Amino acid sequence: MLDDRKLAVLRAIIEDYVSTTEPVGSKSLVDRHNLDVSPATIRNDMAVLEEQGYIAQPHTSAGRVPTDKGYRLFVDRLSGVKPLSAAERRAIETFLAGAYDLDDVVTRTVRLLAQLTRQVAVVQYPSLRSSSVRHIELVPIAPGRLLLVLITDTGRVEQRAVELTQNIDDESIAHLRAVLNACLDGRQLADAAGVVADLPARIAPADRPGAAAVLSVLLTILVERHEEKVVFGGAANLAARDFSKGLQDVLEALEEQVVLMRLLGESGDTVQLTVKIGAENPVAGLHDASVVSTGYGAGDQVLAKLAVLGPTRMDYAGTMGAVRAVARYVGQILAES
Amino acid sequence: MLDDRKLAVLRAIIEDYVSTTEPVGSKSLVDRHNLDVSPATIRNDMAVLEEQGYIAQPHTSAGRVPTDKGYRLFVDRLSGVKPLSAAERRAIETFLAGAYDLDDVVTRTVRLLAQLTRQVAVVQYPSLRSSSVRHIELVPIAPGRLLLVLITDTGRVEQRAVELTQNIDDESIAHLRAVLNACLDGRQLADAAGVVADLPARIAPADRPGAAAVLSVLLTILVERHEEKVVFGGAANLAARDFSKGLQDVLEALEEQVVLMRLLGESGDTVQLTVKIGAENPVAGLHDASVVSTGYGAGDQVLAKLAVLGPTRMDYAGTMGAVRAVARYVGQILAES
DNA sequence: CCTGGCACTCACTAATCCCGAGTGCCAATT
DNA sequence: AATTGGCACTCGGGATTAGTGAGTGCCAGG
Repeated sequence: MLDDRKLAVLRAIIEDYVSTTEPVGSKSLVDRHNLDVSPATIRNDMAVLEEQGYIAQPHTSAGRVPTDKGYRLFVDRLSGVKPLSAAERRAIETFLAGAYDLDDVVTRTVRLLAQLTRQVAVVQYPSLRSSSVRHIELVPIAPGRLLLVLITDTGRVEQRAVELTQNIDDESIAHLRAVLNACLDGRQLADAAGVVADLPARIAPADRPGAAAVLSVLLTILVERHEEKVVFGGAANLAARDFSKGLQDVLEALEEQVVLMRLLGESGDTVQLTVKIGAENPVAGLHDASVVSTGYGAGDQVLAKLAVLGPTRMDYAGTMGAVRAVARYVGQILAES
Repeated sequence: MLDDRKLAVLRAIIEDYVSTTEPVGSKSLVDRHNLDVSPATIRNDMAVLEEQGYIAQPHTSAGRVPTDKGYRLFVDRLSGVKPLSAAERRAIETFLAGAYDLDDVVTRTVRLLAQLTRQVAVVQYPSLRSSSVRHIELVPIAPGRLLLVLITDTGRVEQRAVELTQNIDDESIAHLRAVLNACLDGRQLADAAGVVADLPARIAPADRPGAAAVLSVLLTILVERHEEKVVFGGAANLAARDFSKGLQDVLEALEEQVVLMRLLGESGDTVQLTVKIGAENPVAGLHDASVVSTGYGAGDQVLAKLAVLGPTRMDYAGTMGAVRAVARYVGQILAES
């Protein structure tokens, strides 16, 4: 029903439209790509493609424009993933290697992706879920106030202030710290949360009230879904390409953490690339946008996701290449540190 | 040279222009504000104001528009700072009180300011400069790799990975940790940096090579100007108001840390409000924008700055009110924690 | 199944027109 | 000297019109 030539025509239409932003007609198609048939033939093919919903015309007597369905087919069957050039790969490597911090890794990744694709990049912080407790530190910072610091084996540090109703002396703090580390060190965060409940028994009765405050805060950190932190960058690229209509909608959507989470949530928990096109996106206001996302992490384990967002009319092959490459490198960096 | 009525006219022009975005003419001025004179009189006044450079006309036979100089005069002499409503103040308070983290405070402040003013908010992280060392922690996270964690008395936590060329055993680490804390605890960061140089002498010769790596990283943290971290939010508000022309320029500028720093740098090191109007801004591409900035911190001490950026045609009184109020509340929060 | 031919459509641009808000200036008034 | 009403003039912007050309659909013949 869709023979090879029709597919070729669809591909050609998409390529031209992506690069010119203008509806493409049968004539220009024929001579830009070397299809060895006449425009009239192409017109027939186009009529079929339109009937099937792969392309559409903005007005009668204008060229054709790909539909979401057209892009979908293109991504699924016609387009590969374009590998990055050696220069680009080197750039990624050196840029990411300079990071000294988890924060820094994430920030740099966003910039990198945005720059590479000239679109909007979205990156989620690596999840704490599967990391384990390396060390817990308690530091008095004011009377009746402690700072609880949790260090994980992935090098991530979580901090939280603890308000005490009554003062605890240094000795008790030391004791509490010792107990915490003895019992929780090396445990997965999820497991650790379970163990916390048993701890009061191991603490001197006199200290229990104070300890309770600390433990409850600790529990918050352990349980909290910290993977909910998401950052984005490259908004300026939106303005450059004319996202004419819904620029404001898109910007608004991007500033909502919840929306970003939902976008990334669409991507499966794998290192596979996922592409959501136009109306496939869960978020209204992003119906003119496509999102290329993937999981990343150390090795096979998916710790978080990242994505690139752009107009449906985007260079899918290139974007997918960049997303995949960056995800891999970031994974590598995370595995090392 | 500028009598009271002329000033009143200028004020009226600015008010009308800010609210309508359209050049304002003598007729509409007279009946919207109750100036008890005829349009012709106003026209004479406007001619004078124009001659002096406070207003301009986009084309012959159009109404007048304020110039940067006009806004300047308005801000300096005609406009007060509009206090927030009780509801707004309550909103600020509750919203900021929920923060549990320095990161969180900053993030929330940005959102708050952006929402309150419907413009772009820029907030700098509080400086570490004047805080002091509370605790230093060394945690092995992999062979040949340590995590160095610095906790300050303001509750801020800095972390950095340390690469070791050779392994250090746990005992040496404990020793090093003890030395670090003994010598640096309680010191201002700046002082601490000086002390670090003396530390090798206090460390067992065998451990010195490993310690050197740790110390050099520590020095970086102490010296680094961490106040250079700046975040912004509310970009969607830019698109809403028609920043017609240079939206892309503005977005690009906002995504450059350096630019943000320069913007904030213009503000003096005080809790005074600073207003930069149009071309007064140091950054090209922001010549259609105005920036209202101020320092904030615990008490009188200025730890960092924050700002709101919008079109020159902004509601200065309201924006200034919001900036001042938010800065105060944030200061309060910081002082408490 | 492909192709050339042909009539038709319609978005977009340029040219033109028209209106009215707004101006500057001047002479008369207070 | 300041204010005012009157008046001619300007000119941006919306509305209208006309022209152009890329593009289409369809058909009859190869």
